[in-house]
Parts: sequence; C-alpha cells; structure tokens
Amino acid sequence: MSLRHALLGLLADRPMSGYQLTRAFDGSLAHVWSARHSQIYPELARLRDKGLIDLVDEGPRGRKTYAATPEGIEELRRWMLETDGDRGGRDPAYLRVFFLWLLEPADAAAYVRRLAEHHRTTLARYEAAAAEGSPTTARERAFRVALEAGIRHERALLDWAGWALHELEPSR
Amino acid sequence: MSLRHALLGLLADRPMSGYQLTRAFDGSLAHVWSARHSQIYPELARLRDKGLIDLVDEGPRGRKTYAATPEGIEELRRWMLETDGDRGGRDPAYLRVFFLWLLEPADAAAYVRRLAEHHRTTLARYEAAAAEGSPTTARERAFRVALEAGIRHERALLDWAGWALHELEPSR
DNA sequence: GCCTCCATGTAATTGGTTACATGATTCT
DNA sequence: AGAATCATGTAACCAATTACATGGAGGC
Repeated sequence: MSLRHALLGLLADRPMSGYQLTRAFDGSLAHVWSARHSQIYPELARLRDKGLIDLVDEGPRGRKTYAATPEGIEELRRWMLETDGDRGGRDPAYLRVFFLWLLEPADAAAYVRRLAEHHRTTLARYEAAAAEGSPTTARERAFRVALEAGIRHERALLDWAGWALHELEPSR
Repeated sequence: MSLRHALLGLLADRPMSGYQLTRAFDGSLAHVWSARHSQIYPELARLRDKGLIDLVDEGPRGRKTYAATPEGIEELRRWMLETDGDRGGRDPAYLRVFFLWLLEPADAAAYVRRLAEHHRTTLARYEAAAAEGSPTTARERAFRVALEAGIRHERALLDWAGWALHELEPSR
C-alpha cells in the first residue's frame, strides 16, 4: 500500500495538513504517485489510529496538522527496503503508443506531437526547479536526486518523440 | 478504463484467448499495463456483451479465442484520441527515491544499485528484442517505436542511477 | 455581500489483487 | 503415474475515483 508510505514520507519531512498533502500530490510527486483528498483523509485517520502519525496542531477552518511519529518513520524505513511486490508501472499514455498502428498516420503523428509537448513543458518545469539554489541538507540533496530522475526521464522521452515522428513518416 | 482498451488493442492485432492475453501482460506490455486473469476473464465477458469483441473459436481445455469487432476497433480509436483524464503514472520504485534521505547512506546506495541492476537487465532484454529482425508491417513498426521508448527510458534511468550513486556519497 | 480558496469529511461505485476452485492436456 | 502447463472462472477484499455535502476565512 504505497499511499500510506507516501503520506508518511511527506510527514517525515515536516508536519502537514490533509489539504497540504493533497496539494503535494499535484506537485512534484504527481508523476510517481497521486491521490485525491477523499482517499487521503480516511487514510490519515487510519495512520493516526495505528500511532504512525500524530495530530500536532489544530488551526482555523478545522485545519488538522499531522506529523510522523518515530514508529511511523520506522515503518517507512521498513517499506523502503522491502522492494519485492512492486508491480510494473502503469502508463496509459505509453500504452497507447503500442496501438498507434491503428490510427491514420496523421493522427498518430499528432498524438506523438502532443506527448512531446507534454514532455517539453514538464522538463522545463523540472529544470527550473533544479536551477534554483543548491541543496544543502540531506533531505534537499535527496530531493534533487529524485528531481534529476524526472529530468532525465522527460528528456529521454522528448528525444524519443522526435525520433518517433521521423520513424512513423508514411513515406518511410 | 484502460484495461478494456489494452485488451481491445491486443485483440485488434490478432485473436487471442484470455490465457494468452494474461501472458501478454507479463511480457512486453508489463511496464505500461498489467492485469491478472481474474480481472481479464470478466472483462472479456463484458466486452463480448457490448459487441466489442467476438468469440471466434473454442479449443481444447475450454479455450476461448476472441477477436476485436469493427465496433471494438472503433471504440479503441476513439480512446486513442481522447487523452484527457490520463492521470499521472504511478511508480513505487521512484516514490521511494524521494524518501532516500531517511535511510542510512549505505542503505540508500544499495537501493539505487538495485534499481540500476533492474534497469540494466530490462534494457538488455529490450535491446535484444529490438535487434532481432527489422519491422515490415505498420503494426511491427509501431511496436518497434514503442520498444524504443522503453529502451530510452531504461537507458536514461540507468545513467541516472550511476550519477545518483556519485551524488549520494556521504563524503560530498 | 459575493467570490475564491481553504479545509474536511462521507457515500457510492469502479478498478484491481489475492485467494479459492476446478479440470484438461502434454511431457517425461 | 506424476508434474508442469494450459485454461477458465468466482468470491472476498482492498484501493482509488467520482460525487455528494458542508462550512470557515480572507479578499474585494
């Protein structure tokens, strides 16, 4: 169950509310995991029941801020090293690429161009994030390492899209 | 619902049984989508009810072979062009990378080395598949294009792992 | 006063995994 | 005869999305 550990990981860094966690899944974490608030709030309640997180503050508008407990961090560390059971990633965008042959060449090319556009914007966003300030803490350095994976991934697929457009030309 | 369209895409290429489809998800498709037989068989029944696939043959051991109908291919084409609603990919292996700072440096390095090993074997498998014969049909050429995305993805992350190991050295 | 964003929750439904259950064919 | 593989299905459970529902705080 990765959602649980994603929440623990975020809360191990700093205390956050369910609302802030929801927004974290729309940000830098979006390409590796995501979740809606309707899944997050009940999961936070379960994590609290198990003593893996603590309610550390209550603010305006009913805001509840949680932090990971030592037991929570322990559980997260355990999960980090327990790699088997990882199932292959799921990616509808690249599932479609397997079936491009069913489209008219013009539609297939348009699809690949749209993918390229998407990779281009994401890459720019990541590169901008990487450019601002150099990491100092272990946490910041690890984040930079994760970001680099995203950058190389986006760059590789952007290059691929260019190659693919050439390869899919009907004339060839 | 991507499973439905993955099945349609596979059956658009050639008629297959539920068992063969199950194995297809363990093969080249594994890194973009996967499903167990317990999900596939009921879905095939639903697809048949909707007239998107036909039962074209029954063989030994109760084997049932299905093929996509024209309506099925039409539905698949529609899905190919309807890209919104794609949610970000999910990848527990790279979710862990965001939390590497929580591990002892030695454990973090071991984790990255394991990722590298995984990318190395997958890359070798893809490159071997790419090396055998040159594609002739539109279907084969599109498959080669999809394979190339896999190759570049694996290569990029293998390179990343090497860089990350250097970057995570405690001495730095 | 109204709009936007902050903030949390529940209910209904669909998607996906694990476990249960059965049996035929082929190979050795 | 026994093992491996082929082959299909159902049931129970867990994970995730969509829709429903409510209200406070801050800006204009």
